[in-house]
Amino acid sequence: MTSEIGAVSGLRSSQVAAAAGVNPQTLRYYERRGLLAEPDRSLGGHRMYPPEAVTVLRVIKAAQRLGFTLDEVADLLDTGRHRHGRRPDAGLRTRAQQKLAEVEAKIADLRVIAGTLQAAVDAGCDDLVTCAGEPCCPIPFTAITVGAPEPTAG
Amino acid sequence: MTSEIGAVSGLRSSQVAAAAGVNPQTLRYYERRGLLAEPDRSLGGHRMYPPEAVTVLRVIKAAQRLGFTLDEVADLLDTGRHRHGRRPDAGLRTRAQQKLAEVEAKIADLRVIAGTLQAAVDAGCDDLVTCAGEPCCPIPFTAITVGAPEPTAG
DNA sequence: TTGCATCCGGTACCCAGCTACAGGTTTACC
DNA sequence: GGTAAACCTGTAGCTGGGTACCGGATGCAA
Repeated sequence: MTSEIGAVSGLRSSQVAAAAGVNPQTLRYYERRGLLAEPDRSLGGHRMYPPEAVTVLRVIKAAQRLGFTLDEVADLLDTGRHRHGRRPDAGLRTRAQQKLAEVEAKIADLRVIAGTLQAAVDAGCDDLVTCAGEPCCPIPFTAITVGAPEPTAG
Repeated sequence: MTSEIGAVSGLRSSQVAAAAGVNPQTLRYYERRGLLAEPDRSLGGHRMYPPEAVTVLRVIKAAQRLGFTLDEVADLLDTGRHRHGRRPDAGLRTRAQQKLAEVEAKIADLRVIAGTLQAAVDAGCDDLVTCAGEPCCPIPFTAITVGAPEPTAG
Protein backbone atom coordinates (compact mmCIF):
# COMPACT_ATOMS: atom_id res chain seq x y z
CA MET A 1 0.00 0.00 0.00
CA THR A 2 1.57 3.19 -1.16
CA SER A 3 -1.57 5.31 -1.10
CA GLU A 4 0.09 7.80 1.29
CA ILE A 5 2.71 8.77 -1.23
CA GLY A 6 2.34 12.46 -0.66
CA ALA A 7 2.70 12.18 3.10
CA VAL A 8 5.54 9.69 3.35
CA SER A 9 7.67 10.36 0.33
CA GLY A 10 10.60 12.67 0.05
CA LEU A 11 14.13 12.64 -1.25
CA ARG A 12 16.18 9.51 -0.89
CA SER A 13 19.62 9.73 0.61
CA SER A 14 21.47 9.35 -2.67
CA GLN A 15 19.37 12.12 -4.19
CA VAL A 16 20.09 14.49 -1.33
CA ALA A 17 23.77 13.57 -1.40
CA ALA A 18 24.02 14.16 -5.13
CA ALA A 19 22.15 17.46 -4.90
CA ALA A 20 24.54 18.72 -2.24
CA GLY A 21 27.65 17.20 -3.75
CA VAL A 22 28.54 14.89 -0.87
CA ASN A 23 28.96 11.18 -0.35
CA PRO A 24 25.75 9.39 0.73
CA GLN A 25 27.60 7.96 3.73
CA THR A 26 28.27 11.50 4.86
CA LEU A 27 24.56 12.00 5.48
CA ARG A 28 24.51 9.26 8.10
CA TYR A 29 27.72 10.61 9.55
CA TYR A 30 26.27 14.08 9.92
CA GLU A 31 23.13 12.64 11.41
CA ARG A 32 25.21 10.84 14.06
CA ARG A 33 27.11 14.04 14.69
CA GLY A 34 23.89 15.96 15.24
CA LEU A 35 24.28 18.19 12.19
CA LEU A 36 21.42 16.79 10.20
CA ALA A 37 18.04 16.10 11.78
CA GLU A 38 16.81 12.52 11.69
CA PRO A 39 14.47 12.38 8.71
CA ASP A 40 11.21 10.48 8.42
CA ARG A 41 11.40 6.89 7.33
CA SER A 42 9.58 4.90 4.70
CA LEU A 43 7.62 1.90 5.88
CA GLY A 44 10.66 -0.24 5.20
CA GLY A 45 12.96 2.02 7.20
CA HIS A 46 14.60 4.02 4.42
CA ARG A 47 15.33 7.66 5.16
CA MET A 48 13.12 10.12 3.30
CA TYR A 49 14.49 13.65 3.40
CA PRO A 50 12.61 16.92 2.98
CA PRO A 51 14.08 19.27 0.35
CA GLU A 52 15.42 21.54 3.10
CA ALA A 53 17.98 18.89 3.93
CA VAL A 54 19.88 19.90 0.82
CA THR A 55 20.01 23.47 2.06
CA VAL A 56 21.29 22.35 5.43
CA LEU A 57 24.02 20.34 3.75
CA ARG A 58 25.06 23.31 1.68
CA VAL A 59 25.11 25.44 4.81
CA ILE A 60 27.31 22.90 6.55
CA LYS A 61 29.73 22.81 3.64
CA ALA A 62 29.84 26.59 3.39
CA ALA A 63 30.55 26.93 7.11
CA GLN A 64 33.23 24.27 6.91
CA ARG A 65 34.79 26.14 4.06
CA LEU A 66 34.92 29.20 6.31
CA GLY A 67 36.99 27.25 8.78
CA PHE A 68 34.38 26.08 11.27
CA THR A 69 34.73 22.56 12.64
CA LEU A 70 31.76 20.22 12.52
CA ASP A 71 31.19 20.73 16.24
CA GLU A 72 31.11 24.47 15.70
CA VAL A 73 28.75 24.08 12.76
CA ALA A 74 26.47 21.88 14.85
CA ASP A 75 26.47 24.58 17.50
CA LEU A 76 25.67 27.29 14.98
CA LEU A 77 22.82 25.29 13.52
CA ASP A 78 21.47 24.53 16.99
CA THR A 79 21.60 28.15 18.01
CA GLY A 80 19.75 29.07 14.85
CA ARG A 81 17.02 26.53 15.53
CA HIS A 82 16.01 27.62 19.02
CA ARG A 83 16.89 31.27 19.08
CA HIS A 84 14.89 32.03 22.23
CA GLY A 85 16.90 32.08 25.45
CA ARG A 86 20.15 32.13 23.55
CA ARG A 87 23.44 33.32 24.88
CA PRO A 88 24.51 36.56 23.23
CA ASP A 89 27.87 35.11 22.17
CA ALA A 90 26.50 32.11 20.33
CA GLY A 91 25.27 33.80 17.15
CA LEU A 92 26.93 33.60 13.80
CA ARG A 93 28.10 37.21 14.01
CA THR A 94 30.15 36.67 17.14
CA ARG A 95 31.43 33.30 16.02
CA ALA A 96 32.41 34.70 12.65
CA GLN A 97 34.37 37.44 14.35
CA GLN A 98 36.19 34.92 16.50
CA LYS A 99 36.89 32.71 13.51
CA LEU A 100 38.10 35.70 11.55
CA ALA A 101 40.64 36.40 14.29
CA GLU A 102 41.78 32.77 14.14
CA VAL A 103 42.12 32.85 10.39
CA GLU A 104 44.07 36.07 10.51
CA ALA A 105 46.39 34.64 13.14
CA LYS A 106 46.91 31.66 10.89
CA ILE A 107 47.67 33.93 7.94
CA ALA A 108 50.20 35.85 10.02
CA ASP A 109 51.85 32.59 11.03
CA LEU A 110 52.01 31.40 7.45
CA ARG A 111 53.52 34.69 6.42
CA VAL A 112 56.34 34.18 8.89
CA ILE A 113 56.83 30.71 7.43
CA ALA A 114 56.77 32.02 3.87
CA GLY A 115 59.30 34.67 4.83
CA THR A 116 61.62 32.08 6.31
CA LEU A 117 61.30 29.82 3.28
CA GLN A 118 62.04 32.74 0.99
CA ALA A 119 65.06 33.67 3.07
CA ALA A 120 66.34 30.10 2.93
CA VAL A 121 65.93 30.06 -0.84
CA ASP A 122 67.65 33.43 -1.16
CA ALA A 123 70.50 32.32 1.07
CA GLY A 124 71.00 29.32 -1.17
CA CYS A 125 70.54 26.76 1.62
CA ASP A 126 70.59 23.31 0.12
CA ASP A 127 71.04 20.97 3.06
CA LEU A 128 69.29 21.05 6.38
CA VAL A 129 71.91 19.39 8.54
CA THR A 130 74.70 21.49 7.07
CA CYS A 131 72.62 24.62 7.58
CA ALA A 132 72.00 23.73 11.20
CA GLY A 133 75.73 24.02 11.86
CA GLU A 134 76.17 27.39 10.17
CA PRO A 135 75.07 30.54 11.94
CA CYS A 136 74.34 32.37 8.68
CA CYS A 137 71.35 30.16 7.81
CA PRO A 138 68.01 31.95 8.25
CA ILE A 139 66.17 28.80 9.34
CA PRO A 140 65.46 28.94 13.07
CA PHE A 141 66.82 25.69 14.45
CA THR A 142 66.94 26.74 18.06
CA ALA A 143 64.28 24.67 19.87
CA ILE A 144 61.15 26.39 18.72
CA THR A 145 58.61 24.34 20.70
CA VAL A 146 56.42 24.25 17.55
CA GLY A 147 53.80 26.60 18.81
CA ALA A 148 51.21 27.91 16.44
CA PRO A 149 50.27 25.43 13.74
CA GLU A 150 46.95 24.16 14.99
CA PRO A 151 44.81 23.65 11.90
CA THR A 152 42.50 26.60 11.74
CA ALA A 153 40.87 26.45 8.38
CA GLY A 154 41.86 23.40 6.54
CA MET B 1 83.05 -3.19 34.22
CA THR B 2 82.41 0.26 32.94
CA SER B 3 85.94 0.96 31.84
CA GLU B 4 84.84 1.55 28.23
CA ILE B 5 82.68 4.49 29.12
CA GLY B 6 83.99 6.64 26.32
CA ALA B 7 83.32 4.03 23.65
CA VAL B 8 79.86 2.77 24.54
CA SER B 9 78.19 5.59 26.39
CA GLY B 10 76.19 8.41 24.95
CA LEU B 11 73.01 10.28 25.66
CA ARG B 12 70.03 8.37 26.88
CA SER B 13 66.72 8.81 25.13
CA SER B 14 65.18 10.98 27.82
CA GLN B 15 68.21 13.25 27.76
CA VAL B 16 68.05 13.68 24.01
CA ALA B 17 64.31 14.22 24.17
CA ALA B 18 64.65 16.84 26.87
CA ALA B 19 67.45 18.60 25.02
CA ALA B 20 65.36 18.82 21.88
CA GLY B 21 62.09 19.55 23.63
CA VAL B 22 60.21 16.49 22.48
CA ASN B 23 58.55 13.50 24.10
CA PRO B 24 60.85 10.49 24.56
CA GLN B 25 58.35 8.33 22.70
CA THR B 26 58.78 10.59 19.73
CA LEU B 27 62.36 9.40 19.31
CA ARG B 28 61.24 5.82 18.74
CA TYR B 29 58.51 7.08 16.44
CA TYR B 30 60.99 9.04 14.33
CA GLU B 31 63.30 6.06 14.26
CA ARG B 32 60.47 3.91 12.91
CA ARG B 33 59.69 6.60 10.34
CA GLY B 34 63.29 6.67 9.19
CA LEU B 35 63.98 10.21 10.38
CA LEU B 36 66.40 9.33 13.11
CA ALA B 37 69.21 6.81 12.57
CA GLU B 38 69.19 3.76 14.81
CA PRO B 39 71.64 4.58 17.57
CA ASP B 40 74.11 2.24 19.23
CA ARG B 41 72.87 0.22 22.14
CA SER B 42 74.17 -0.39 25.60
CA LEU B 43 74.95 -3.98 26.53
CA GLY B 44 71.46 -4.27 27.92
CA GLY B 45 69.85 -2.94 24.77
CA HIS B 46 69.21 0.67 25.76
CA ARG B 47 69.63 3.29 23.04
CA MET B 48 72.70 5.48 23.43
CA TYR B 49 72.56 8.56 21.22
CA PRO B 50 75.43 10.66 19.93
CA PRO B 51 75.10 14.39 20.59
CA GLU B 52 74.32 14.98 16.91
CA ALA B 53 70.95 13.33 17.43
CA VAL B 54 69.82 16.48 19.21
CA THR B 55 70.77 18.52 16.16
CA VAL B 56 68.85 16.19 13.88
CA LEU B 57 65.80 16.51 16.09
CA ARG B 58 66.02 20.27 16.00
CA VAL B 59 66.37 20.14 12.23
CA ILE B 60 63.27 17.95 11.99
CA LYS B 61 61.28 20.32 14.15
CA ALA B 62 62.44 23.35 12.20
CA ALA B 63 61.51 21.74 8.90
CA GLN B 64 58.12 20.73 10.27
CA ARG B 65 57.58 24.27 11.37
CA LEU B 66 58.23 25.34 7.78
CA GLY B 67 55.39 23.15 6.63
CA PHE B 68 57.19 20.00 5.55
CA THR B 69 55.57 16.69 6.39
CA LEU B 70 57.60 14.02 8.14
CA ASP B 71 57.89 12.11 4.87
CA GLU B 72 59.28 15.20 3.20
CA VAL B 73 61.67 15.79 6.08
CA ALA B 74 62.84 12.18 5.85
CA ASP B 75 63.46 12.72 2.17
CA LEU B 76 65.38 15.94 2.76
CA LEU B 77 67.54 14.31 5.40
CA ASP B 78 68.19 11.33 3.14
CA THR B 79 69.15 13.53 0.23
CA GLY B 80 71.50 15.41 2.50
CA ARG B 81 73.17 12.22 3.67
CA HIS B 82 74.10 10.74 0.31
CA ARG B 83 74.47 13.76 -1.88
CA HIS B 84 76.25 11.90 -4.68
CA GLY B 85 74.06 10.78 -7.55
CA ARG B 86 71.19 12.91 -6.36
CA ARG B 87 68.35 14.15 -8.49
CA PRO B 88 68.59 17.88 -9.08
CA ASP B 89 65.05 18.47 -7.77
CA ALA B 90 65.59 16.81 -4.41
CA GLY B 91 67.63 19.47 -2.64
CA LEU B 92 66.37 21.78 0.03
CA ARG B 93 66.46 24.79 -2.29
CA THR B 94 64.04 23.29 -4.78
CA ARG B 95 61.83 21.80 -2.10
CA ALA B 96 61.73 25.07 -0.24
CA GLN B 97 60.62 26.84 -3.39
CA GLN B 98 57.85 24.32 -3.93
CA LYS B 99 56.79 24.56 -0.30
CA LEU B 100 56.82 28.32 -0.53
CA ALA B 101 54.39 28.15 -3.43
CA GLU B 102 52.14 25.84 -1.38
CA VAL B 103 52.23 28.14 1.61
CA GLU B 104 51.44 31.15 -0.52
CA ALA B 105 48.52 29.33 -2.10
CA LYS B 106 47.29 28.52 1.37
CA ILE B 107 47.63 32.14 2.41
CA ALA B 108 45.67 33.25 -0.63
CA ASP B 109 42.94 30.76 0.20
CA LEU B 110 42.79 31.93 3.80
CA ARG B 111 42.55 35.51 2.62
CA VAL B 112 39.48 34.64 0.60
CA ILE B 113 38.04 33.00 3.69
CA ALA B 114 38.91 35.98 5.87
CA GLY B 115 37.29 38.27 3.33
CA THR B 116 34.12 36.25 3.35
CA LEU B 117 34.00 36.14 7.14
CA GLN B 118 34.52 39.89 7.27
CA ALA B 119 31.75 40.41 4.73
CA ALA B 120 29.40 38.22 6.74
CA VAL B 121 30.18 40.18 9.88
CA ASP B 122 29.70 43.48 8.05
CA ALA B 123 26.41 42.32 6.56
CA GLY B 124 25.20 41.50 10.05
CA CYS B 125 24.51 37.85 9.27
CA ASP B 126 23.45 36.11 12.44
CA ASP B 127 21.95 32.83 11.31
CA LEU B 128 23.29 30.42 8.75
CA VAL B 129 20.05 28.81 7.64
CA THR B 130 18.27 32.15 7.35
CA CYS B 131 21.19 33.53 5.39
CA ALA B 132 21.10 30.60 3.00
CA GLY B 133 17.64 31.71 1.92
CA GLU B 134 18.52 35.34 1.35
CA PRO B 135 20.40 36.36 -1.77
CA CYS B 136 22.04 39.33 -0.08
CA CYS B 137 24.18 37.17 2.21
CA PRO B 138 27.85 37.18 1.19
CA ILE B 139 28.43 33.57 2.26
CA PRO B 140 28.75 31.33 -0.80
CA PHE B 141 26.25 28.53 -0.22
CA THR B 142 26.10 27.32 -3.77
CA ALA B 143 27.75 23.89 -3.81
CA ILE B 144 31.38 24.79 -3.51
CA THR B 145 32.85 21.28 -3.65
CA VAL B 146 35.22 22.26 -0.80
CA GLY B 147 38.32 22.50 -2.88
CA ALA B 148 41.43 24.00 -1.39
CA PRO B 149 41.76 23.32 2.31
CA GLU B 150 44.28 20.51 2.34
CA PRO B 151 46.49 21.21 5.32
CA THR B 152 49.65 22.72 3.93
CA ALA B 153 51.57 24.01 6.87
CA GLY B 154 50.16 23.10 10.21
C1' DT C 1 71.92 -6.02 47.08
C1' DT C 2 68.12 -3.51 47.10
C1' DG C 3 65.16 -0.28 45.19
C1' DC C 4 63.47 2.85 42.00
C1' DA C 5 63.74 5.39 37.71
C1' DT C 6 64.20 4.57 33.17
C1' DC C 7 64.03 1.94 29.09
C1' DC C 8 62.50 -2.00 26.11
C1' DG C 9 59.13 -3.82 22.33
C1' DG C 10 54.52 -4.07 20.92
C1' DT C 11 50.21 -2.44 20.62
C1' DA C 12 46.36 0.57 21.11
C1' DC C 13 44.55 5.08 21.23
C1' DC C 14 43.91 10.19 20.16
C1' DC C 15 42.32 14.27 16.93
C1' DA C 16 38.93 15.43 12.50
C1' DG C 17 36.30 14.14 8.90
C1' DC C 18 35.06 11.19 6.48
C1' DT C 19 34.89 6.52 3.53
C1' DA C 20 34.47 1.59 2.87
C1' DC C 21 32.98 -2.93 3.71
C1' DA C 22 29.91 -6.89 5.15
C1' DG C 23 25.74 -9.09 5.27
C1' DG C 24 21.02 -8.43 5.11
C1' DT C 25 16.46 -5.69 3.65
C1' DT C 26 13.61 -2.75 0.70
C1' DT C 27 12.33 -0.39 -3.35
C1' DA C 28 11.53 0.22 -8.04
C1' DC C 29 10.83 -1.16 -12.41
C1' DC C 30 9.60 -4.61 -16.00
C1' DG D 1 7.03 -12.17 -9.45
C1' DG D 2 11.71 -11.48 -10.47
C1' DT D 3 15.83 -8.94 -10.26
C1' DA D 4 19.04 -5.26 -9.59
C1' DA D 5 19.95 -1.17 -7.41
C1' DA D 6 19.71 1.28 -3.49
C1' DC D 7 19.22 1.20 1.17
C1' DC D 8 19.83 -0.49 6.18
C1' DT D 9 23.00 -1.16 10.64
C1' DG D 10 27.32 -1.79 12.53
C1' DT D 11 31.96 -1.66 12.38
C1' DA D 12 36.60 -0.89 10.59
C1' DG D 13 39.90 1.79 8.03
C1' DC D 14 42.18 5.99 6.31
C1' DT D 15 45.37 10.42 6.86
C1' DG D 16 49.34 12.67 9.93
C1' DG D 17 51.75 13.12 13.95
C1' DG D 18 52.25 11.65 17.65
C1' DT D 19 50.94 9.76 22.84
C1' DA D 20 49.80 6.21 26.26
C1' DC D 21 49.83 1.83 28.31
C1' DC D 22 51.60 -2.86 29.37
C1' DG D 23 54.60 -6.32 31.43
C1' DG D 24 59.18 -7.09 31.79
C1' DA D 25 64.24 -5.89 31.67
C1' DT D 26 68.08 -2.62 32.68
C1' DG D 27 70.86 1.13 34.85
C1' DC D 28 72.54 3.34 38.55
C1' DA D 29 73.17 4.94 43.14
C1' DA D 30 73.24 3.91 48.08
